[in-house]
Amino acid sequence: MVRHEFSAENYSLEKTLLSGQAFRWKKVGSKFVGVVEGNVIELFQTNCKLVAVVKYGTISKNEFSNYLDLNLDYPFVLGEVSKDPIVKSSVKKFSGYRILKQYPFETLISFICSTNSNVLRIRRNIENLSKLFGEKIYGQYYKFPSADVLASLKEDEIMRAGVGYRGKYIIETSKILLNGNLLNDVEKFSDEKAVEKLTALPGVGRKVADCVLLFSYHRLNRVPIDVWMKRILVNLYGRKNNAKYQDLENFSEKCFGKYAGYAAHFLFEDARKGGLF
DNA sequence: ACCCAGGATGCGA
DNA sequence: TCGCATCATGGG
Repeated sequence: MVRHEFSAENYSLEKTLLSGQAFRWKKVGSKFVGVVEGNVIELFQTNCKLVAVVKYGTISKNEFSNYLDLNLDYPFVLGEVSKDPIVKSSVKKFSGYRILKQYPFETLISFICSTNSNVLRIRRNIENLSKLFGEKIYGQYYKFPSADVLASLKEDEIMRAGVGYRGKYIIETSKILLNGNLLNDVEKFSDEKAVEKLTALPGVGRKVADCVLLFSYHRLNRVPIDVWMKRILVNLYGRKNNAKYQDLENFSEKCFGKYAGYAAHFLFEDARKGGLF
């Protein structure tokens, strides 16, 4: 069993892994266990060290460091987003939260599942999809199914995962992704073009597209506008209640800057925990 | 029985 | 293009 060690300051595994950007990490005692692209990984920290024990798979130190985004100059990011006074106070409460660089396909399907749902249920959906249609790799852990497999399912089959009406979107989106290389191509698209291409997929609107860009493609400037973010922008930043998604997104990027995605998440956490209003 | 959950889609005006 | 009903499902 390979063991990777990293030095990392101000990295909260709890805030990062259980925050609703990733859905396959579980807290087991003081450790976290998750499936990352077919690897089963146990993760914990001691002092300023992060320790990853690869229980199954061949993920390299570099690859996993990339997943955790350990090369980011986090203090600098916090400084940048803290230029906004409201964000600054949220940062104080939720410092340690990081945005991961997750694998696009699983992230995309996860956020298709997220619509009109909740984090607990999304976790169950992803777990069920893996157990029902993914490969068993280690103990009770299953790989997330490939687009190939999901595309081959019938609607009543995929519904057994409890994904509800989103099942048909998952199947259709998987089918489309089998033709061409969209998820690779997104890497080199501009934000606008990426949003255009992603929202062309069934079950993917602007919010889901922005989540995928932020949590998978590391476009840290993107701000997914959900009900909470809209509430924040209307109540604390003077936006109109009937403002359009595009306007709110543009405003957020302008207001919060290059790392608006981070800024938004700190506000989001604060608002959800009842700290903002 | 009713409402909401990190929305998206399809409809009619 | 704008406002709304609808979508499947589990939890409070």
